[in-house]
Amino acid sequence: MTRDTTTPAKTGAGSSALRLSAYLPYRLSVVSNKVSGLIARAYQSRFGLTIWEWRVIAVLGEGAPMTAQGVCEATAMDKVPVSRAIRALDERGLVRRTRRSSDRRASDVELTGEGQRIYEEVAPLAMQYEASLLDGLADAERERLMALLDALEDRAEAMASAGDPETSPSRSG
Amino acid sequence: MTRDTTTPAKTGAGSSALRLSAYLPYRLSVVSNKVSGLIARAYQSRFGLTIWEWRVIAVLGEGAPMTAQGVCEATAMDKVPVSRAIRALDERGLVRRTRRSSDRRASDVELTGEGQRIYEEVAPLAMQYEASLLDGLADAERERLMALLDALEDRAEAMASAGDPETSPSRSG
DNA sequence: TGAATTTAGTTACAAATGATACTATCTTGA
DNA sequence: TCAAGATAGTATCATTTGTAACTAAATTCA
Repeated sequence: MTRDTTTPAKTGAGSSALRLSAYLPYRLSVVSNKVSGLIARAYQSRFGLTIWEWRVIAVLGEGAPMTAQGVCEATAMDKVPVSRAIRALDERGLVRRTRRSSDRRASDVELTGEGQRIYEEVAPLAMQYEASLLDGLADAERERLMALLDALEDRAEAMASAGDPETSPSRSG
Repeated sequence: MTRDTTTPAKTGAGSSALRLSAYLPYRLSVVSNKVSGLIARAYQSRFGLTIWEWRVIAVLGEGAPMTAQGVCEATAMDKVPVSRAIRALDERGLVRRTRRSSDRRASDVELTGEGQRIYEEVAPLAMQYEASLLDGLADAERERLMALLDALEDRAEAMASAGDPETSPSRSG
């Protein structure tokens, strides 16, 4: 293990030297890849589902039919992977598409009985994976983690629309 | 914004229904992708560097020459992307490879003067991005976040080698 | 010694992904 | 009512990425 996120490089005012092993975007990427890989392998080997197919099932599992557009919003996925996932699920008979009469460009997508069955099997498994990952953390810490992730996402979105990062970000002068 | 990570679905003993918007692996993936995308665009547009090339530069920037194998370990990257990144950097004249006399399969890789110059320009920028992302968080929270990421990585690795998640993970029976 | 195995790094090929363009349908406004 | 956009969803193509096979060099051990 060559990870060292605790040793301060020169903890003082402002950040100091760059060490990849303690660099947040890098750490986030590595951890996310490991977790995603773990989950992806589980879904793939047991149900033949990709992460994207699984996400679509997860939102449809709540019950209400939804257009592809709705799925995009609920999953933060682009419309292309959503389209591909829905088609694959349709071909496997896990979802059903019904063209809307009011707007014939759009279709309502919903789980079939078989899709529902898979959802009911895979959802608890997903929860178990999450529980195992969070094992040892108090509820408060879990919430703290989620809040931190939310904050990071918000900052990233703000920075994406703003352009370059500020040298003195908190000073609003 | 269709994100809801705070509303408890049924906070009690054990986890309850699955909501994608509060599902840790999903959140981790979304946040990581947004952060990575932000950084990737910055490096690509300013320096024409991919994330992988940038990571290689980051570890070589510490000064000591390193084999590709060493870079793999330091960056948690697979040897194939490392090989590709080093070749691209070599072609751009940002790194230099010298075949080892002791083991002629391996080469020591180090930054050229030009590579060093880019490192010195891009490293502070990287730190600024991180600082902006963490803006508003106290030092203690930053450390807490890093520690949580470490813990998640450890659990994910443990689970990957162990196989399926346990139903009652903390009971060691 | 030298055959069998391991390791460093690269190459080649297949699968996944993303950007763009496209079709069909709907909406708007003259 | 019809031309000019806008939108839902799909298809196409180029790039990226991952897996596996490969080459060359080193190591092991009979």
